[in-house]
Amino acid sequence: MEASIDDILKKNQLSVTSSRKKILELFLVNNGALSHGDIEKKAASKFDRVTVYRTLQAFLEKGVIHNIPTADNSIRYALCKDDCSEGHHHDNHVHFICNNCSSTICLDNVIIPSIKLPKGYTSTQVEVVVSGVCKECK
Amino acid sequence: MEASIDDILKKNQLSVTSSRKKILELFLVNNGALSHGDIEKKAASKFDRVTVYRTLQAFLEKGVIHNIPTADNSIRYALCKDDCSEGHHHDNHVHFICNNCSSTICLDNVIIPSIKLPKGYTSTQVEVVVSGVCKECK
DNA sequence: TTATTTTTCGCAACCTTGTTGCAAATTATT
DNA sequence: AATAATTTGCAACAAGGTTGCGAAAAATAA
Repeated sequence: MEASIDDILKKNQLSVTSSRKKILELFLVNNGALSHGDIEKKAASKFDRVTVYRTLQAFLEKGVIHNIPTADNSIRYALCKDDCSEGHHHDNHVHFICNNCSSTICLDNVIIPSIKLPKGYTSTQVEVVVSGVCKECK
Repeated sequence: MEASIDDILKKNQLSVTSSRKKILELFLVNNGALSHGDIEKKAASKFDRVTVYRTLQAFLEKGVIHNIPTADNSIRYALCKDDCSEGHHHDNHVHFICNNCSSTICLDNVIIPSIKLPKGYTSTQVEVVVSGVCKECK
């Protein structure tokens, strides 16, 4: 397990440091989305606040994580699937936010139906955020 | 025109003040979404920053405006259509963000297709944010 | 392995964004 | 016009996020 974390970092041209390993591990263990606050709570005792910000930014730039738009505009990040990395995020997946436990989940298998826009509009990306009750809380 | 602004405020049980009139007017003139920053830039010389916040909050509570989730998590507000007001926003419309001019538009006429969630998930709200190029910029 | 270069970290300081309490001013009500 | 109820602006604060820079840690070269 240790090795695979290092590999992910190297594959994305990120130098391997203890803070990056730790934060990446948090994403792998917690298989939902994390807010900056979540990460700070779980790892901030070990790292500076600024380091967490910079690490997330580096992960974003390299396509390791992506951010999720939420109705309350709190920023959340989630791991990208493998095909995310090469510059162009495929990003066309559904995000689900549970109103009860407020966990955020990427539903990669849910297909987004095509949306018919009015004349003159061109779409390059579609973000769908569904809120409701997740299967753990039902 | 002046009269109609007053009417909208009264209809929504908001006392008519100069700041509310001015901010509501901004939304009416600018028929897209506005961020708090936009409003501050356009009206802050006249009003205190806090007043803008409280006005937007009041508008939100009364259902005059609603907020829009964006990919970069900047908060944007847009006027609600008439059927928004009664507590339950209908909210099921598509928001479009132009990558070029970065204006945000409510596409009220675009129908959101129903999305099939995995077993165990219940949906109460679906937000769709499409980004691309708007008809002005194409 | 050691030396050198490059990158990252942590600290402090700062900026932006948003909130709260309270007295003064403005609206609504009578 | 007088009173009651809201709203405003100020100041002060809190949270969230950024920047510069020397110290520390990684990566690279020798």
